[in-house]
Amino acid sequence: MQNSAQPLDVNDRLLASLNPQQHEAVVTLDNALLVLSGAGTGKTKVLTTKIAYIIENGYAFPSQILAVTFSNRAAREMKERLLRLASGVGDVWLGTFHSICARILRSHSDLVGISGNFTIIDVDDQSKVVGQILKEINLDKKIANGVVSKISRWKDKGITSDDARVDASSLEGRIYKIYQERIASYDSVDFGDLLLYVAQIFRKHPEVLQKYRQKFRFILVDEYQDTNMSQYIWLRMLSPLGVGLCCVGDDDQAIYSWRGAEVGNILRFEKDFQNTRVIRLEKNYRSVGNILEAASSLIANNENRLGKTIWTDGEKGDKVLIRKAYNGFEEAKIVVARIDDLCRNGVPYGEMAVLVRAGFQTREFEERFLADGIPYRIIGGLKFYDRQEIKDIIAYLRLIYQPNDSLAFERIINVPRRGIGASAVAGFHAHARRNNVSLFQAAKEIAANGLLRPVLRSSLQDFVHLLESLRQSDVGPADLAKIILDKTGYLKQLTSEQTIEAQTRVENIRELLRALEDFDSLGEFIEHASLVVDANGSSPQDLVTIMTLHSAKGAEFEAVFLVGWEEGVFPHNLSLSEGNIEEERRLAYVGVTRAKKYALITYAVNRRIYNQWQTNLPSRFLAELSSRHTGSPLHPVKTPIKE
DNA sequence: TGCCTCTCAACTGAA
DNA sequence: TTGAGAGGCA
Repeated sequence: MQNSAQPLDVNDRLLASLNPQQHEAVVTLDNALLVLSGAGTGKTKVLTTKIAYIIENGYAFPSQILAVTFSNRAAREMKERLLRLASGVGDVWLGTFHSICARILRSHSDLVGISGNFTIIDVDDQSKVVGQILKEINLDKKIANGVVSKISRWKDKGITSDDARVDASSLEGRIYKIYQERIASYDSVDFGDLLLYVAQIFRKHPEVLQKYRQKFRFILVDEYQDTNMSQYIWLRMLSPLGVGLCCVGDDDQAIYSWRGAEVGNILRFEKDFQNTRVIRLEKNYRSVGNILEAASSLIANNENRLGKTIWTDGEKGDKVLIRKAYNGFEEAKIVVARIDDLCRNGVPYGEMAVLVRAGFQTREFEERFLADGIPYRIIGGLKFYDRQEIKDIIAYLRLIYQPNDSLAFERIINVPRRGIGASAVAGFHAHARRNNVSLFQAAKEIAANGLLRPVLRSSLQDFVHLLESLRQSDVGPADLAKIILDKTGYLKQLTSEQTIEAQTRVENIRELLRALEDFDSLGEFIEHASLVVDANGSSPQDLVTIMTLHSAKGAEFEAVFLVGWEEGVFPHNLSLSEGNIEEERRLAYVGVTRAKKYALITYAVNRRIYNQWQTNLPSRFLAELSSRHTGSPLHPVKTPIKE
């Protein structure tokens, strides 16, 4: 029997299908390596092959490799592909920045004064906390979202609330401080904190940092162009010299400046680390010539770029189609007609995607698809874990897991209705503040000795007893949820409603219960729910995908429908007023380059936004696509439009 | 005091 | 179209 574990054989197998640049990127291990990887040039292949190469050749154990991505989807895909390439890859630290940081923070949370079972709060909760604070100082809650994003921007830059760069006399600066103390008292952290706390631990406890530096022999970073300052600081601490560091990115696909990403990080790479290698991947394996060149002509209008020319030696293929619609309704019909067309030509639904600029645009397509019987799925939009009933149940679980989680308490204290309204909750707040205890503790104390109306008092006591008994019990997360649904009457109330909406909610809850079965501990589940927002994983079914351009990054389809290319919609008004047209253009570039063979761009002359009809000009990006590669109105869809 | 209904304003992108 | 807040009723 031949021993296939011989290094040479292994490398033959791993490296055989790589082009020279990819090959070089995989085997370069000593330098700080930047791989500038254009759309569709095989960067995931490089990353996964590199990890397999390191493992199979014994340069490091799997557990000594850290691979960071931005989205859960990217992490999942990498994991799947890795499993096919090498064994033992389960021990690789592979995940999003946030999940990796959560993992590190769990082990060292005492060093920053929070408990090991801290909860991770989302933007919603952040707004609630800031809203509370605003109310306390008699200001309008309406500005809460603005303050939250200001605080988040500070965090993205690595600026903590006591940093000198925060103007402590400004409103936002003051709120930042209070906010930070408040959520710490809830044993909660927000997304930004995950990075900040870990950086803080690394800074103040060199021995901990040293441990991780030694541990991670190789660090691979996906989508480096979208790292923010805080992530950059974190990375530099782990790999100060860049030895064993490999960052992959494409400045033309930087689309997250709004959440603090700094393209500067990728542009500065060569200066940051000595002995840097930069490898460009420019050969595209995804799209046909016309699509690629149309995309290139578009992105060439950006001035701020490193500059890359992606090319293909494949066929020229179809041109990019551009169609004008009278309104959004007709636009959806055009897309459906084209879907039918392609379907007849053997393109499966699963290989088609409608890419929208903003979430609200999905509705029109959803309705049309339902009416015309086109099977579809929506990615993004209202996420599973964002649904009211799911958040309610999770809030119960959070409160069981972490009694200090006052946000969870407030969410469910009167859900389902148990007669404990706003004024009672205000009383809890006052008591909690006075005695420096959590809301739950305050409620418990008030139930025990407060002057409450008997009805209120007994329902409050029931609530407290239920939660305390559940905290003592040792049943699994799924059973815990079942008990809650039963004892609180939550499910009963829903089923008695007899509406379609309530019916879907019940189904969602069933789905949640099913998901809960996969977890042994409550903590594990809660972390999953806060970090992995998209519960709808890769579905094997044959469905047309509807999603935003942002979530499309990294995906690819035979056919892509780029809709709503109008001034104000795309480029979006808010981006225009921010003067961020180049980022919108990169978003368009990302969109076009998702298509392997077919791309259709549509725009509507009239569009109803909320209740008003407005007339928009065609997007400027349409004129920027080279006409040699587009089949604008001359090239209509052959199929008659369905009525 | 809590709950229900009506009115009015908002609304990019995501871990 | 939806969600939050105000105001009126039980």
